Amino acid sequence: MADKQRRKPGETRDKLMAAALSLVGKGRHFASLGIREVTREAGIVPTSFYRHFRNMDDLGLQLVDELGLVLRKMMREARANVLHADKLMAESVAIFISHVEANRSCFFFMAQGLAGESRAVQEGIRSEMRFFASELANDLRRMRLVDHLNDRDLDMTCDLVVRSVAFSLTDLLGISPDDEYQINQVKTRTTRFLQLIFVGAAHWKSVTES
Amino acid sequence: MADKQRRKPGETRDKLMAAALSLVGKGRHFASLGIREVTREAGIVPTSFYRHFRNMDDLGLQLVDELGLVLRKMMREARANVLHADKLMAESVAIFISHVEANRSCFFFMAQGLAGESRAVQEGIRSEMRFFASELANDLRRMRLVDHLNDRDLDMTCDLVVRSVAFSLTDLLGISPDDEYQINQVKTRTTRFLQLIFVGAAHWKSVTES
DNA sequence: ACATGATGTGCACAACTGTACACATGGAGA
DNA sequence: TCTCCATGTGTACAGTTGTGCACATCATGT
Repeated sequence: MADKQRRKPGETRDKLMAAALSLVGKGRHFASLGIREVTREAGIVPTSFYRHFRNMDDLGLQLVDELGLVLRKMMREARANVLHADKLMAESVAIFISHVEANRSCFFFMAQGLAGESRAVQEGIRSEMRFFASELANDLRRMRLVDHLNDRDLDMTCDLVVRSVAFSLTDLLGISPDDEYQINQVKTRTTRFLQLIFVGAAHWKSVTES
Repeated sequence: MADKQRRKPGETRDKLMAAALSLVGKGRHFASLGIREVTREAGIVPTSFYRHFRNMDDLGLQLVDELGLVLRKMMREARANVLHADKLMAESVAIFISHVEANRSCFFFMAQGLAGESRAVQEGIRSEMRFFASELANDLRRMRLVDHLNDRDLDMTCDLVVRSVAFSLTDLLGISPDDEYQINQVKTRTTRFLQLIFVGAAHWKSVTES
């Protein structure tokens, strides 16, 4: 008899977020979703929406947090699995791509939110990216691969890296998740981008200060 | 007496496109616009919309063409005004920024469309960017500044350049159009990105082939 | 055991949406 | 001159939307 009852606290809340994400994953844009549509997808009555969120923007903000978790998980995996410095970039890109495929809807939401209509969501995603870039900078500093760069230049480099990868995201989301060929295409291109950037970083000072 | 009559062919069509662009410029997302909303903004009766467009996606596609014109105009101006190779990037970025400020709504639409919900619009914008990158590659070849790069690597470099600038677009659109300080911030950062990329390009072969 | 508060439901309603249809009007080609 | 056609208007309607309100149901702390 404990079947249709409330199972856990926050369960329907999660169902609502998952529903929104699912619709986004099916190609809809988050900005065009309505409360009724989301609740319908979640199998919930519309008015119940307000028990958890004040409006759609609010739900969007919570989704940004969820995205943050995914990104952190990805970062942890990258730190654990990227061992040899020579294949560092190719491996990182591979991990990124596999996480995108595993959380497609979430990254859809991220790509959309970057130019979305809610300023708050936009700033949230941007802030996640900044955090990611600064963590990357820390890792690189720790690995002592870029000792010749001062902090500001290293931050700039990492910023550019994160942006390039984020842009590849839109490539990735534009192609079918099982088109291995095209995915590999994106992978090698993104890797080359990163290599080009780090070649630039390696010679940076020599050009601007010598 | 020729006042309320039809002035020119395609006039209301332009009014509709301008109205959609204006709404987008005010922070709305294109995907969330409705036919009635756009016609209202244009001062047109809703049913008249169908005389010019089959639906909203159709209007979006026409907007991509308009965006194409703006980009080409920008390219022409850059070609005419970027004279000294040493300030090449700073000047190009400046021209880009001034065009963004002059056509804010249009670039809003572009940024949104990159992860928009119409696959066709998405592909259209992407194609404009590819065109832009290839033109850039041609110019660089003509200026003989990158003779050591083969065609494929030059294309990649230009691709990365265009992407980086496009990403800066989202920075730019996120700040007030008269916040000179922040605009300058974006400008110098973008310029440095490009410099970093070209430093990388300058040393590219030596790393991958030597 | 019982009151309480958090959560989910059903119903209602006014506002808005896309779109179909019949009609008005003016310009261009015969 | 007259006729046709592209363009714009007004009315209409069924479906959808956001959201307020009263009620049902449980989980928990006393």
